[in-house]
Amino acid sequence: MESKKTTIKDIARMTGLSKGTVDRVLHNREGVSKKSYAKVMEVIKDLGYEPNLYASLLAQNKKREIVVVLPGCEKGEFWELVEKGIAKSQDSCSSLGISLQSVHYDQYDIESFRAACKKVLDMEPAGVVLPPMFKNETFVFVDKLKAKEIPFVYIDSKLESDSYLAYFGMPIYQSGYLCAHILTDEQNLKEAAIIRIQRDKHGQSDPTINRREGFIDYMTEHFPGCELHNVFINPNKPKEIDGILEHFFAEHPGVRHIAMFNSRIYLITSFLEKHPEKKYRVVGFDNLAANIKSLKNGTVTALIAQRPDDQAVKAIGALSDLLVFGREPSKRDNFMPMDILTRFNAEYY
Amino acid sequence: MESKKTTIKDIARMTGLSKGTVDRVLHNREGVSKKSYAKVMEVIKDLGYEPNLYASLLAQNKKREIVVVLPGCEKGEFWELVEKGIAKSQDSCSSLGISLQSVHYDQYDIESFRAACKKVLDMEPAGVVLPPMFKNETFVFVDKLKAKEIPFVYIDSKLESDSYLAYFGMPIYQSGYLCAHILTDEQNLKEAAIIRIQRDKHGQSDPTINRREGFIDYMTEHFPGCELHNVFINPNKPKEIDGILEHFFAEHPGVRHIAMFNSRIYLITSFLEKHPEKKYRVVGFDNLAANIKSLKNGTVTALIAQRPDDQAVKAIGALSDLLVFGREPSKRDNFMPMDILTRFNAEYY
DNA sequence: CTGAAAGCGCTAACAA
DNA sequence: TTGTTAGCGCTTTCAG
Repeated sequence: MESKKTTIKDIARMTGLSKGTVDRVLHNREGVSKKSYAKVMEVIKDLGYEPNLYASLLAQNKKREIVVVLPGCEKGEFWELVEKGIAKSQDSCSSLGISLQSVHYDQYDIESFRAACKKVLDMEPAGVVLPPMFKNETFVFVDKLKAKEIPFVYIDSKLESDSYLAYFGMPIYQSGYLCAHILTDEQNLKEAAIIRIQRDKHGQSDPTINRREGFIDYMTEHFPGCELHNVFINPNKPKEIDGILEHFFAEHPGVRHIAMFNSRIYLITSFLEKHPEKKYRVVGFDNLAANIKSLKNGTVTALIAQRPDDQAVKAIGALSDLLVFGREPSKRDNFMPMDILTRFNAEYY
Repeated sequence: MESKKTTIKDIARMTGLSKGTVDRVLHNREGVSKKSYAKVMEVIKDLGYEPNLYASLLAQNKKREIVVVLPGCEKGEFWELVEKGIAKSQDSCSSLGISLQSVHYDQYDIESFRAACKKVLDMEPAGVVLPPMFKNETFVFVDKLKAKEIPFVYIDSKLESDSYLAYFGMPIYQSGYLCAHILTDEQNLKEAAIIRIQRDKHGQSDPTINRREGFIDYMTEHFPGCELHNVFINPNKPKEIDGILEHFFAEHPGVRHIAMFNSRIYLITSFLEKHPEKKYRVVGFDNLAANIKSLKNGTVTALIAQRPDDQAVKAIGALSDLLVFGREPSKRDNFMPMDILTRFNAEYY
């Protein structure tokens, strides 16, 4: 039968000091005699005092702001899943006196990213969450954050440096490795196709490079004889895609295995649906609504998903832990599970 | 630029009423004139008032208790994973003024379960979480809970009735279906083995029955010609297991596919490891440490896991939502994702 | 039906 | 170096 929790009042009474002094030692504030300090510490040990966080928050009555810097996106695109995580975090944040803001930019326009960074710096937030889309610009940005002592957390992928507070994302290389494992299902393959996005990139970092490496390494290790074809499509010219694929697969009738390393496997499902008899084995990434649809109707064999919403939730959580409790994350690099979705388990995610 | 949050004080001022009255309408307490009620409601709408939960909790200064009734277990067994979820919930609960208790019983001893139930009832908890291990006894127990108006949440599996607050668990039938899908990988099969536990059950409900149904249905729908062998082993006589399996597989050399519907696939890995050349395809359930080990070394092909820790976390969350916020769960039956673990993604779970 | 006032546990500004 | 005091936003008596 544990009686009521002990409070600073109890400690004050027990030590013969005042609440004020107890508070001072609790927070390691200066201006406390060694004697008083020791006395308070002892009683704390004895009674097993635990502060009432919310009374503390109430009394502090502080407002802070965390901002998430993200590519803006259309409905159904990858970043929308991250937005969901932000939405989920609103509640717990606001009860901790933290407000959550998103700042968006155009992922294909580096200038818009620069503008977004400037805006964020002007907001003087207490913490920042971001995926490092433009490598060099991100370095510039986080250096400024560091100078202002604003902690930041990477999601989705990370840039090596010692200044980030934490990272939450998929183990990217391994996700490519896993992709190959699922695609081949340990059956020996002679050929496989990798569908790639043809994009002009203006200094963007491309996380799918790592993933592709993982994939290729798996193939080289397990099926060294397997020939990997790269097929390029352009998402901005959707009407051309089917033609490109028809052409490729006509020329390579032996190819029955298809992988794609970004979230846009939905771009090729129109083609796939025209050739059900081919029974292509198709593995893609990320649980976008359009991808899930094709998974369920059997066009896509499997998707590897990475819980982008959880990434956001945890990134924000790491920051609020730091801001409110002063608690550093226990791990800097936090790899999310890679969920394997098939038509028979997709609907439960 | 949003100014500070609006508080009941603001509302009191705006309506010309007192904080007390505002509080009364906020909580639908009786004794408020229609006029005052309407006035307050209007201002609330206008200003978009949101209560400060923690100020409220602070003022209420109430203590409540949630108890989880679970089979006690050895290290490495299934229920230990649930315990982890309970541990995870401790923090958030205690900050909401809720204390969490576990009460254990012997899952093979119905008397111990009865005793546990009695103990729980004597504790007069504010809420209860439990897996329905003994069907009839559970009905008896939850009836008593209902009589005392103590809300309860099922985890792991559920019993049909209208009195449970919520259920968090795997979609059990579908997990069997999924298991068959993974086991066959859409390759036509002639034979497969189902390894089953031979147990004297004393009124225990067996959730694997449903799972087996799902499995069998998948097989009947997709590979009607496939012969399914049942092989029984006894976990209490581990030394016999290898012999039984040797015998069975000697007699059925065509069987290369093995499924098991409970969490104890680790029981057969000793046998499997003796026959790596057979390349058995083996699918089991649950991310026990021993199972994961065999997954990683390639003995087991895949595991289907159900996040038992999350089940506990969410069950407890549903209860605290009710107790603290008065919020009913948005869904009663909550199916957890079925995670497909392979040797290449297991370590990230 | 309503208002006033005390207090939840903690913080912070001001005195001493 | 320490104590006192006035809140933070809300609940809960107790009067009226």
